[in-house]
Amino acid sequence: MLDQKLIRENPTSVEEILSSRGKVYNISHIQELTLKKKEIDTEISNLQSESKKLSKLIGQQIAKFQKNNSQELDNLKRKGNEYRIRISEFEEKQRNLDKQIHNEISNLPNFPSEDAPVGQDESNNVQVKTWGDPLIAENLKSHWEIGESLNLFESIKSTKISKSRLITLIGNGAKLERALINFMLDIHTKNGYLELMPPALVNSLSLKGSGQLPKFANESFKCSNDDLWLSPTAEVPLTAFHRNEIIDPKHLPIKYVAYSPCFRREAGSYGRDTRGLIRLHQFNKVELYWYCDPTKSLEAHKKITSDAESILKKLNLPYRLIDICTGDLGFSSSRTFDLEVWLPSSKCYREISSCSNCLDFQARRSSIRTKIDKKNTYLHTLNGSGLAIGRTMAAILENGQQPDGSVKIPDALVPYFGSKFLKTA
RNA sequence: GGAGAGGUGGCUGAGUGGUCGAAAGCGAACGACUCGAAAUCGUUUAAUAGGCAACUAUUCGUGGGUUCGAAUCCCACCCUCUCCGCCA
Repeated sequence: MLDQKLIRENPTSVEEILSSRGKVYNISHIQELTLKKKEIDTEISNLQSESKKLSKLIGQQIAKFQKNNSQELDNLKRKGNEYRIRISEFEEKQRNLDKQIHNEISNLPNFPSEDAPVGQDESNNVQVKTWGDPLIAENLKSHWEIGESLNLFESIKSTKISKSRLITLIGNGAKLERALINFMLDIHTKNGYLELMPPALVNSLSLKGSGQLPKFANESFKCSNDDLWLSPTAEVPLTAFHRNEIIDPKHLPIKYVAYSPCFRREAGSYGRDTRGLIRLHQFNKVELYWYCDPTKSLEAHKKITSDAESILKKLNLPYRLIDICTGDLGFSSSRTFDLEVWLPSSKCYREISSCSNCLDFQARRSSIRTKIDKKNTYLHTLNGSGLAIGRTMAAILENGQQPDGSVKIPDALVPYFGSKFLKTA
């Protein structure tokens, strides 16, 4: 959420900054509403002040004369009643305005960082660096072909259980998933992250707090009988964990790592990535999350990204780092570095982690603050996948495939998986 | 799911219509005493909002309502605890 005061006082610069996302934003309407609301706020405060004085007077009179029915008292009470009516009229206006303002502001995305490359869409994203040598060869199998021949996962039967885009991991496939989760959690906790295992069901306040609602209701699965949704990413519960808190600056930065299943409707992606592990309604992810001092989030962003990168390096998976351009930034993010892993079968890099600095956007939505010079200040939040498990498995299968049909397990993962090669059972 | 109890300031805990933003205790800060510390004594100590110099308003789980006036009364909801039932 953007700062109301900024919108009220400097709407043109707000519009200008937002427009770098490649869309036109008209703030003037919200500005009008906030100005009107401010007038009403002071009006109400004045009326309340007078009405309070009057009530006090009435109380004193009653105490003094030990009676509460006299002509004079009746007059005072009648006057108080008038105050009450007027105040409640203003309060109704205030409520309506508040609701409108809130609705409109919650639909505005975060300010893109000045450092983010300017551009319309993903074609303007900037490749910052690559790591490792991409495997290029003929006759490479896709990970779903490998998965089938080694019997690692299954999607046809899974439609019986639920529907398409949901898979069942089998045998070594399930074991590899488990190994990856443990591997990543171990590395991150050794690096100073505190592990959380949050609920996968989250309420709508939590989704609003991190920016998934109100705009993206269509992207998540909703439970019909309760105000609960299947969390699309651990970023949601991790943001909500400290909602409405003022965090002592000496505790910052707070660094969490959380494994969680993630659920996404993938509306509008029919026909894309229909096979394999790339795009599923349910997938596992290890997520990194920072609450940090607002003056330090730039460094934190680099750190969280390199923490995510460290997993790819340890697994020896070639990847590249992409600086997301202003037009391609997610709703809550001001700057995002994507890590894309090399998938040899499709001869391209695919997103496996997204590391974002949300500045105070989520903190304001969720009211999470810290003290700076004794003043309450919204802190900054950052999130990054460290990593998406299913896509990591896909990358391991494709990059580790051997001529004899087996798959080499990255050395660092062997202690977790239990053997050096993945073969037919 | 049934029956009951309860949600008050950093914490414990009073307060059931009127100078209550809230007693008391603990904790914390400062001062005195002390070579220093402990103990003791004294003073101070909620948050938020407003172009915020000590002014005004709001806040006693949340949202409504009654009243001139609500922590206190009424309604709805949320949460916690105990017992029973059910279940991993």
